Amino acid sequence: MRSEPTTVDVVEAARSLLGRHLVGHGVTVRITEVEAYGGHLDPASHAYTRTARSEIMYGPPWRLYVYRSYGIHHCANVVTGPTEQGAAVLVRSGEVVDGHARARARRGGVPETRLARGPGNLAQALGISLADKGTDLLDADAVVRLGAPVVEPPAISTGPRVGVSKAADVPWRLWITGDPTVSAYRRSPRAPAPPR
DNA sequence: TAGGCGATGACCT
DNA sequence: GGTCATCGCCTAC
Repeated sequence: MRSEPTTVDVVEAARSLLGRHLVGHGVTVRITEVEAYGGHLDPASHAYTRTARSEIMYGPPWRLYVYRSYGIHHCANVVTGPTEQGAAVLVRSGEVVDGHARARARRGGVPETRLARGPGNLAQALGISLADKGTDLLDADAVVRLGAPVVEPPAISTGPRVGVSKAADVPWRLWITGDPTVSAYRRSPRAPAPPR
């Protein structure tokens, strides 16, 4: 299928991130939920229009793209490449596996399953801010980095993406089946009504 | 330079 | 289940 090479790549990358560890400022999470964004071909992606903010998504893969949403929350994305396509994967949720005390201190004593549930909360638990934008996630010395690739892929479910107002019906949200840390699906209030 | 909007989350009813 | 807080970024003028 030559029409959508980017989409296949980024979804495959998203799949490979599930179950993988992500380390941020002394806290380690196991990624349980992600969303794929197809770059300049995807109207829901920040990289759909190429600007100074999204420029980093057009760069080399495995870099961290951080943006602020609603003026409050930070969201962490993994640029998956290939270069010049602007594809990235939003890390939505994770299970804290190390650094609980630090994560809890940042999150303020919420229940265990909510420590890194939702993209804003995950970034907060990991201490990720705009200052971390551009970090090379494969650099073993970086304060934010990815763990080793997953050897045995977990059971994965897919569905429509959360909170996006465009292309909301593309099933590019992926999560580990049955994981309690996966956030609830909520459609964007701005998204058009779903097709029947 | 100003106005509008967003890949959210917490709290209230 | 619904509403609101809050600010950086993009777009239009």
